[in-house]
Amino acid sequence: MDRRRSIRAKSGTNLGGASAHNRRIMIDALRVNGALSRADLARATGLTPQAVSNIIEELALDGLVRSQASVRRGRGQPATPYQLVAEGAFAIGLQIDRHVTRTVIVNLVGDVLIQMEAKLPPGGPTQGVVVILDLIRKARKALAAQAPEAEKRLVGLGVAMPGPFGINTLYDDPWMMTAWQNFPLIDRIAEGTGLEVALQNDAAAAATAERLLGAAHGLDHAICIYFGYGLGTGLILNGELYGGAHSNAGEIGMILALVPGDGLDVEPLEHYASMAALCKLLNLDPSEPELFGQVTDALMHGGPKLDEWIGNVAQRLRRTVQALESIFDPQTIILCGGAPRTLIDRLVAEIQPLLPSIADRASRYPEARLQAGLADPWSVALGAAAEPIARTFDPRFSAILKTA
Amino acid sequence: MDRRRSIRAKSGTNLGGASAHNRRIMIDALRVNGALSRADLARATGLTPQAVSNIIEELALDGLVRSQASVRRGRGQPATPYQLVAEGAFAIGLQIDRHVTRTVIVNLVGDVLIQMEAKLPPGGPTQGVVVILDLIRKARKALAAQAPEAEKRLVGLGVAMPGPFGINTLYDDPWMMTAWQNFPLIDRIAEGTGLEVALQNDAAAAATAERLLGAAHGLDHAICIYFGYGLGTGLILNGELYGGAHSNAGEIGMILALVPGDGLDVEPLEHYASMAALCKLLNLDPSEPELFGQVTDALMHGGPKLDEWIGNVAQRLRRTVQALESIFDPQTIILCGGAPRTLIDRLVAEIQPLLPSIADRASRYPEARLQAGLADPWSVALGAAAEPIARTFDPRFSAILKTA
DNA sequence: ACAAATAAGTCAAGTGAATTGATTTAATAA
DNA sequence: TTATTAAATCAATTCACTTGACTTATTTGT
Repeated sequence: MDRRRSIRAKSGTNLGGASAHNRRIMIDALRVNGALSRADLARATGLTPQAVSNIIEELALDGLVRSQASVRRGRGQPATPYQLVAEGAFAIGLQIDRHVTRTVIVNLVGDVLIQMEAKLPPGGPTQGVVVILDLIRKARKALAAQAPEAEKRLVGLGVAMPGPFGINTLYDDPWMMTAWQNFPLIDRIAEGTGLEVALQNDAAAAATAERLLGAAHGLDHAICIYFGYGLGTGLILNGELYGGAHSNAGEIGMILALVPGDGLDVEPLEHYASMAALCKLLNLDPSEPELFGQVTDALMHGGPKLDEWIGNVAQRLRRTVQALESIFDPQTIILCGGAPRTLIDRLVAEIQPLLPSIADRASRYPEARLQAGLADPWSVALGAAAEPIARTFDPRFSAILKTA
Repeated sequence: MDRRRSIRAKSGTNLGGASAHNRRIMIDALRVNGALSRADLARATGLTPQAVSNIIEELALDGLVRSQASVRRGRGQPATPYQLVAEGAFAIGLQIDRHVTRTVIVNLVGDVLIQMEAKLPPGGPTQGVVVILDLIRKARKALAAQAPEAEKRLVGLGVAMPGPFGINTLYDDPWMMTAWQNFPLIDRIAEGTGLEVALQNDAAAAATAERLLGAAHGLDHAICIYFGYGLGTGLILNGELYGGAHSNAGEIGMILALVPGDGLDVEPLEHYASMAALCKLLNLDPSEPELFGQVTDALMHGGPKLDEWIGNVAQRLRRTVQALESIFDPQTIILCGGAPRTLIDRLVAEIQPLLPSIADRASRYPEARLQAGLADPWSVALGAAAEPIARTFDPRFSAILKTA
């Protein structure tokens, strides 16, 4: 028996922590609002103009912000707005999907500089990691050719892959990537690249992408339904991605829903509502590179089987949207995915009219209750890349932490 | 057109903010872990022993912590543990229900000192506020008689009432308290009492109570299903109560669920699963003071109608629990409520066995997936009282805020 | 054209909570 | 009896933010 209990407590903070927090606040404010003057920042953050001035000066020295031409805004001295420097930081995103892996390198403002993909060999993670590390090496080489300074400013590597993590297989499911999920992937990639590596599930990554440069930009409460090979959600709560106790929050594909008309039988939602289900229905090969085009073709062509499926999925998602609104009271819900734009748009249209819910308020904010988000095979990799940037520059991650 | 856009940014922080944060960290650590020595606190918070020493000294001076007898723990100088002083702070909780209002006064550690209720006149809020203010006045008088120092240490008043707030009535519902929800209640109570007043819905208050001294004590990720007159949830995410964009998060009673066997008809969950539904079924008067006893009697007695209802509700809640687990990945789910203990326990039992979900992991944490929480007509008022204490002493509320 | 008003931004000194490093106190272990 | 370990304090230092006075640049009003 050990005398010393393990003590649960949050971290204290100090001057350095406060300072780091304030720097991140500034960067976040510039990201959300575009260019702002020092005076603007002082008003918005509640800090004194002097403090803001010092911080901005330092950020400029670090190459993270840059002044624009001064603008006259009525009386008084003209303001000098500052904007983020796109080349101030870079990050790598890596998506590991069932059959392919994609990598993306973005800069501080989310521009995609490099974009590469590779087929994953069927041998599982042991062989897969070799392919992955090779792909990352190539991407970094391409980056170096394009922006020689960038390598020094790489802040990390984000990995996104299908969840859930650390779970006993619930139902026998060829889509789940059990071997990958039990492999020490992060350590191996960190070793192989020398970068800080973090892992999240694909829906969370898609939500991060929406927040950085999609429909959730600047929103603090948004739910992103990720319609891809599986079905999940990325939860943006209080301006932060919520992961739950074990980083598996948002796995709505695993919700057991009643099968209509079939008594009390239940089935996981993603058995209907997912690209995997659609591929099965249309007899398409999910590893086919031209999959998106094939699906789009099928949608144009139509057909009773497809129409029935869409109606079925839309009806289920309609109730899902209503449930998510009731549970989260968000500003908006975004349907995005690793699925063709045509399909996402069709689904958003078919889900209408939405069911009544608490989101149906008179003083409705500008955002629609449900909107389409990014629909692109690259959006997960993009979101994965956004994660290290968020970690490095997002105030939420640091407010409570000491800076050693 | 106004030139100056409204700028969205988080607040900066300064020395005072860091200091306030650290004070709250200490109090929070003592609340969760019981008595701790300064050295323990230093290790747990990451602050230096010196910093902790100073903070604890100040807290002791403020009458918020008190030293215990020193304890020998092996080699080295014996440690002096510090504990929270129960009389260090007081708060008032107020529950406004359909037919009654209840008030409770608690101290810093959540002991109930005063407990009073009054019937609400049917005339709506205009007359109701008079009753409420009178009830609070009486409660404060009783407190003054019992603890003369307490009045000076009142940190605020929390109000809990059924939500949702600011919504157009969705379905015609005699249980909704529209008149109350559109009344400037907080302002009137703040005026009448001279205290800081905050409003939350009853499920959120129940969750706060669970966190302060119930099954969610010390947990950072827990979902409290509140089974009362209506049905709702209090969401404890990252150790903090989550309210959503408009403080209406958690309204699961409004989720439209399929009516089994009836094609695609949907109905709000709380039309089945709530005390209101049960009262309707058993022809009981919900305003009856002896309601809990009556329900308990009925449960003992049994009967096919009641058994069917319980089975029905349990089956729905079973799926609800599975859905909440999939969505939130919490440490535990707690079924609590403004309902008799007998009913809550019966439901928890009937909901078993739980459906498979991501919470069904091999390395299951000590908490059960589903457990019974507080079941007591006073728990909402208690939670309402806990809110001002949390606001005043919980680190989360202040980490980001300046202290003027 | 000139003063007054307004706003952005800087300078220089002051503040205060935490850190650093040395020291004291009190127990167990050898 | 001495060494070791741990809790807690003392005194000096640090550093990011605040304070208050000041400079600069523009518009407004006469």
